[in-house]
Amino acid sequence: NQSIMGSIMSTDKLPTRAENFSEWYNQLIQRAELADYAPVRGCMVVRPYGWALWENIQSALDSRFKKTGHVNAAFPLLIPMSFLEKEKSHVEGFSPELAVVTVGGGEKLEEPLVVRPTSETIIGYMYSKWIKSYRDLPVLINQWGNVVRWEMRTRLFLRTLEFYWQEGHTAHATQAEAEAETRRMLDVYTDFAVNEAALPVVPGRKSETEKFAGAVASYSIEAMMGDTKALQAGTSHFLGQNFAKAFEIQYLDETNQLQHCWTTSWGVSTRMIGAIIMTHGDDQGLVMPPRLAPIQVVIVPIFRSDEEKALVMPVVERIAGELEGLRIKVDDRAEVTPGFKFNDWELRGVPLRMEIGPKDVEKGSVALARRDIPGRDGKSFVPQENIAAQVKDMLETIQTNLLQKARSFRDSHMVDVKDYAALQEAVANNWAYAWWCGSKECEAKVKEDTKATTRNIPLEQPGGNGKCVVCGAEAHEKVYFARAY
RNA sequence: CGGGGUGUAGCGCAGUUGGCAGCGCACCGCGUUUGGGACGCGGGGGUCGGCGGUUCAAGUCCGCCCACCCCGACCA
Repeated sequence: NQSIMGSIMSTDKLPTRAENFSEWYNQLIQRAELADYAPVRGCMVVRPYGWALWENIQSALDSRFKKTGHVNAAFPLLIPMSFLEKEKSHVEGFSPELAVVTVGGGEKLEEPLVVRPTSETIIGYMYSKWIKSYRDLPVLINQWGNVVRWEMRTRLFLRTLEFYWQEGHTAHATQAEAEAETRRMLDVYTDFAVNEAALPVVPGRKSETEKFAGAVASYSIEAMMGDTKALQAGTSHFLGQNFAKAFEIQYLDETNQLQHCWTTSWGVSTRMIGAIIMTHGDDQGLVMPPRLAPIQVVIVPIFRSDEEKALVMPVVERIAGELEGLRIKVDDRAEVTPGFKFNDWELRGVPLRMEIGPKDVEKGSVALARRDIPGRDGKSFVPQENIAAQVKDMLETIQTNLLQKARSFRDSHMVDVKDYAALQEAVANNWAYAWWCGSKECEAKVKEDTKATTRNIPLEQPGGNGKCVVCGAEAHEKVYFARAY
């Protein structure tokens, strides 16, 4: 209800994560100016600070895509309705959540157009025109864009009617090559999540019930949020020949035989921003990982008079100049006090704050406050000499520390469960790691009893066999069960 | 779609028995402030969700509609 919202623009403290995690999340996004609600239900406006974060995510991913041989292209937003119907499980999976255009230019359309919920179909159609020979393969295309899915319950960044993402679509001559591509991109996502976003994700294979509509196999990276719930932060799908057959994506091989291609698709969305917020954020607000932070260092000048200002500002400007190459901001607002600025930039998650005042000018020092260590412990005074190197080192330290903190939080909330009672107890506040026979029935029972679903079957397996935690049957894989967003 | 709730200034809310539309924050101006969320004085801002009804008079009473939020089933 609305009374719980509190006064969003005021200087009131955020609700704590322990009090109300979901309210903490919603208010934080708005107060930090990452995003705002649009006039249409379930739609969001990504504000400049949020978009700057997304741009940094995009460039870190995009360079990895380019390094692995992919190129970017753009496919249309509108897709003929009939395209969705060509792949049976695909249409079954997506039809309840389609936005459909039935009128154009004042005329009822001959065939309704759907606003893309994902682009396998339109891209499959185009690939069938472009691919004729084994010499045309592989096709490795990515697109950055937006899609629309008419979700029933929405949350900023995690699940909105429209969201931004990238979707890679590749076509290959052989099954092995397509499977390798699927796994390669999962590795790319894992590398990005761990090394850029400081998210210690678990890469693994989705269960049959959790996999993508139309895929032969789906893989995901799963992240643990600050309330221990799981968030699927990226997916990579092996589509087999399902879409190639539906869209007749065929090529002639070296022996002049007509063959269907093997295709993949993979995506990461603005949901990643939700993962960063809920993994690193604390009761003071956001904590941005330095490598992705829109602002890495904020400099707050401090002075009480025009004389002090004249003393301080030249030093601020000189040091700002020395930090060239880093993403910095000098907060020279005259209308708010330094104390207000400290809280403001902590709310916005800037990893490092530098204070420069008359005492620093006198002593040749600056004050540095680390966002990842709240309070006095995170504050230090360092000499102005060689400031750029010191700042860079500290940003690296913060990046490493965030990953470590997230990893130890995650590890302390993973429980190896041996029996069903232990599983039921564990999933209230943890991820349960257990042997699973792989049956839909056992998965469904856990979901019904506990609301926890299988997250994924981690690529890293202990080996050997065990007994299914639900039914006791022979099991040869371990899986994570968890409540998820 | 089922269950529950809320609509009054940008945000959060009050508005009594039907009788001048208010408060806090935010915003604008001036001044004093500024090393952990400053203060004083002055100001601007309203289709009370919409339509209809009752009444001398409706934010308030009645009817219908709409929107949004929360809880479930679906999902990157």
